[in-house]
Amino acid sequence: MFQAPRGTQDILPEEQHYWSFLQQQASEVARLYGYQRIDTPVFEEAGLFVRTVGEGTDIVEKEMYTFEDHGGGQMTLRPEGTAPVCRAYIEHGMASKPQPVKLFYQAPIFRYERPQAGRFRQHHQFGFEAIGEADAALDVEMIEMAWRFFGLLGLKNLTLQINSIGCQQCRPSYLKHLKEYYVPHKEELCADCKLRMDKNTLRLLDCKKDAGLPFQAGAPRSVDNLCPDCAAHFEKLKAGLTALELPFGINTTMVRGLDYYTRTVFEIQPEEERGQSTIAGGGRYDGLIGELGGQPTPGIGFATGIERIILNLKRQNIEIPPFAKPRVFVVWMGDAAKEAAQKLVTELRQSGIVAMMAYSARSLKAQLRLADGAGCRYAAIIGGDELARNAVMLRDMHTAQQELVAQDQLLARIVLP
RNA sequence: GUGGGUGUAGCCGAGAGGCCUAAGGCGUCAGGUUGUGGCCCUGAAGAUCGAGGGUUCGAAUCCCUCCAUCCACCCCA
Repeated sequence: MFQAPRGTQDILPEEQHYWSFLQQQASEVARLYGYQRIDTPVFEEAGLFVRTVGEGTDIVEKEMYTFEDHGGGQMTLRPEGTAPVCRAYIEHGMASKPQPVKLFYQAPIFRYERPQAGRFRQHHQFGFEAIGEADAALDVEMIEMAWRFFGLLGLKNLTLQINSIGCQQCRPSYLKHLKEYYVPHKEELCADCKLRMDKNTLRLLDCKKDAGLPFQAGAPRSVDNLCPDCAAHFEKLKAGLTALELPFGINTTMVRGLDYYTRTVFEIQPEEERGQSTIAGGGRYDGLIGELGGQPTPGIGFATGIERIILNLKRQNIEIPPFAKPRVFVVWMGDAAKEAAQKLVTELRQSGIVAMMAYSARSLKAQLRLADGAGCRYAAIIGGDELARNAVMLRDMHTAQQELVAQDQLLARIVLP
């Protein structure tokens, strides 16, 4: 038997109302804040991600689905959404549009990871990117937008954490400083951290394994080593969030797993922290467009995992609007009535009424059971008598009242609630 | 990639080497007289007991490998 590949899943009909609801809400948020939809290919040249996400990162090192196509090119299934959007921004000359250019997407994301609850090899993200504006007011708006989105969905007990990890100017000296701090403690660090010292110094900060070590608390913090511009930016961000009364926490050990981030980084997660809990994460990437060969252009964005949102909606027992039920089930008895029934459902559908019928012969009882099971408001029964009079016996499934209705009157009778 | 738990019909789940030609519930289908649903009753279909190998006279039950899933780590959405 074939199974869906590890870490992937079918989105069954019973789940679709969640997806549909989230798409609507995301589109509404995008509309309110002026974001336009963009769709980029499912795969890109591998180099796009290696260059931007960073060679030392887990994503590039061990999680990318990379393959060689028939032309010999190295292609990678999109492991994150920001780099492709930035590639498109450059490729289509969006720098000549009014800035910032605000784009959003819904896209499948592929990472070769070990699956767990809330973590898959193929998952889906909504992402929002605003490119071409460096002011912290945009950072504030973006974080507020993310917060608003979850509020619209009805998710409660979320926490917002922010941090600033500096820019191309101040980061190198900070990293040097950080490394110098850890060198004397090298032997006490875990095996991973010994490697991180050279390859990914920032990550030393949020190592869970070494979190308890006494010298960790005294490690130099990026927020204390910002250049004047970055420091000012961070102050404006905090002031802006405070002015909007967004309850944020500063997490000085939060770094992100992608190299392109600068200055502002943030994450939103449920208070009751379990395993894979982060539902949104993002930050500023002022060097990314330049890294890809465009004119130096600032940008900021975040992405949110759709499967994790649904997981949390379920955990919090939040009701999602179900799809509309069919309006009417046309019940028939006998071949002549069957023909009339098929004609009738066709006409009803042409008028926008959701109508259904049985295709093969079933007892009246069985057909009514089907109507009930499907949640139909009405059953329209056509037997010999009704057929002879061009009528149907219209049964209200809620009240169990029924009356004879001419077939040409049926639409008018059931169209209203 | 590391460590641990789990895997019985579409779903939930009993079952702990021979009483298993595998219980029960949900769901599906058909009936409960002649044209009427939701409750109730009856019946039917549906399982190579995750896959493959092994131990044994005998395996759903024990062992091994693989696959999947869940939890923790790692990382992230």
